[in-house]
Amino acid sequence: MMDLSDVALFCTIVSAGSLSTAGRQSGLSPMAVSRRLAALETELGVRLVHRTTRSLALTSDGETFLPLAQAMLDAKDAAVTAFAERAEGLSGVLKLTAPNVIGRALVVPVVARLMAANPLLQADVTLSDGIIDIVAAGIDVAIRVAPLQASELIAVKLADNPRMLCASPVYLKTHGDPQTLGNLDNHACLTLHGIGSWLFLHNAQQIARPISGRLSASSADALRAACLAGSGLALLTYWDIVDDLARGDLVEVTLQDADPVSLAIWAVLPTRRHMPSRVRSFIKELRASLVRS
Amino acid sequence: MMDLSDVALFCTIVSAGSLSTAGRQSGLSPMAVSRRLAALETELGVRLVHRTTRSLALTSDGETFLPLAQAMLDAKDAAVTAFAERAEGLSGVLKLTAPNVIGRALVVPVVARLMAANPLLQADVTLSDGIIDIVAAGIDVAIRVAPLQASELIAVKLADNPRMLCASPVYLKTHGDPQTLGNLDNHACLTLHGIGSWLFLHNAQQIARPISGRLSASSADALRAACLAGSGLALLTYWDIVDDLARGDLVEVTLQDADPVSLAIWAVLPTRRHMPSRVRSFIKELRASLVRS
DNA sequence: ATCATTATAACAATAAACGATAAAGTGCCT
DNA sequence: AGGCACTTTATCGTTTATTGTTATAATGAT
Repeated sequence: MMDLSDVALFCTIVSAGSLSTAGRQSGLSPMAVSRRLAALETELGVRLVHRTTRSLALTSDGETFLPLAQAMLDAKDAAVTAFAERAEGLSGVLKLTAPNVIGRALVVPVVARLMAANPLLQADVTLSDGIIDIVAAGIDVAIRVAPLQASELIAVKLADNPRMLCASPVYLKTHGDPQTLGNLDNHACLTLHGIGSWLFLHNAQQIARPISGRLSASSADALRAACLAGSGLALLTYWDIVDDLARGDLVEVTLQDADPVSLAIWAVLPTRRHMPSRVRSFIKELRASLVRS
Repeated sequence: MMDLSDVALFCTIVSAGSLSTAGRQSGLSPMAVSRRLAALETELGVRLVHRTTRSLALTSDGETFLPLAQAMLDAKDAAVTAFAERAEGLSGVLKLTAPNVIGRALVVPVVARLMAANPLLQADVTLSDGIIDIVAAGIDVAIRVAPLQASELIAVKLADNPRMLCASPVYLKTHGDPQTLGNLDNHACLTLHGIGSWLFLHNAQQIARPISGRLSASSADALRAACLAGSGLALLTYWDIVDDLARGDLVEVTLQDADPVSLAIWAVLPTRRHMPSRVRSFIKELRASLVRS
């Protein structure tokens, strides 16, 4: 059918710019290179490179074939490295970035588990709430709560991350449970700097409920701390507070007439041909740990 | 190196469940099948199938290799069909879905152009503002303005789609230009049903400006019509009104102290191994037509 | 237990690949 | 313009690998 060594040779020919040098790089005689290329061309039924004795030029067919050839070789490399990684675990450096809170609570434990299971795996974790150019930083995968900004990236949804109205039990005991959107005015609402309203789903329609409170903070982390301290109601995402909910340090407050608008957790990937298996395993593990219990 | 015919043979062996039947299907002698499989196994250095004389069983290595083998064959098929499609154009049925307004204004023209250039190409366009299960519907690509809901999908950002405050020239002549967020109260703001506020970026922070007006509508299309008719200010997305802006039927209204929060246009794809080239071409064309002029 | 079927080992026949030599062609330099 | 250095490829003889045939061990069903 088709020999991948011919395809690989085609790629080296293109990068070398000459059949002979490609042969020298691959340890083949110029004759052999010429024959292999001719075989590949008859196999495909098209002429891939227009060659004179002194210059090589990709034909338009060759141009279309080159990325496909590289995809084929990538698939093959993925296959052979899969076995090496099966034998001795994942390897390489897993470079990822995540928001502070979710990173600490969710991502780092998953990374730790993965590293324990794969002695050859290294990791490079950047926790940041800012937006990072993951292509420029050479990042394998970014975990995001907001959808991605930059183009030429790919986003995969990992799990829902519903926003929840929550408060500490102590606060609710002293101030009572809010029942409706209207009640919110009688409560201490903790907001992010510059956020003047909370988004709710009310009668299947999205509304922005204006919110005012005495305490506002610059990060979700600070907001959560204030909420734990009983300073009032906060609108936080589920995965930020899942541990607090489990311990009973925070409880969810549900309103009769509205639900907070939901968010989601995303994995943002650079558009590479094939994602390394360490990334694939990481996403799989993270997904598994995100099964809402 | 590695022969793809061996890889293909491995797949047929797995589906056939026997070396001999795989040989009969492929027109090879049982001996040849046995040898090729052995060659592939020594090539990979692992045993792919555990075989007795009467039964075959995939080893765990075989299980890991099978999807990779199919990926390799997919890559090869994509390569060979690429030439056929280069010769006689794209083929197959391009199934896509898009929101009503953007679909009419942007997507359908691109589809039409693609079909004119590719006589063998068929298309199946579903314009809908609702959320469609693109996997169940067998859709190749969905164009969305809001980020995707379902998991197990992949999103690619095509272009920014900034929201713009706009109005008809006649309206602005009679009512004047609003200069700041505060001015908005003196203007007729056209809103979607259930939307009580507009999101702005004010001092680098996102705020929800409460909005009230005498006219609200259920769709962006209706809102646009009202805006064209001079009924007031509307917050519409750039690609919904790009033609109106070009003709001068609508003009953008910029505020000194705030900018509307931007949206984006996304292509949502089912997580297939390889996207068909008709989809790749469509996305490329659509991206090209989305270069904001 | 027997039989039919299967996987594979051994060996011969065949086909394909390879290397060396040679020839033709092209760009560069003088 | 012409020679030179280098490259591509054709030819042919040899080597290598692959295929087919026959045969053998093994396994599940009857």
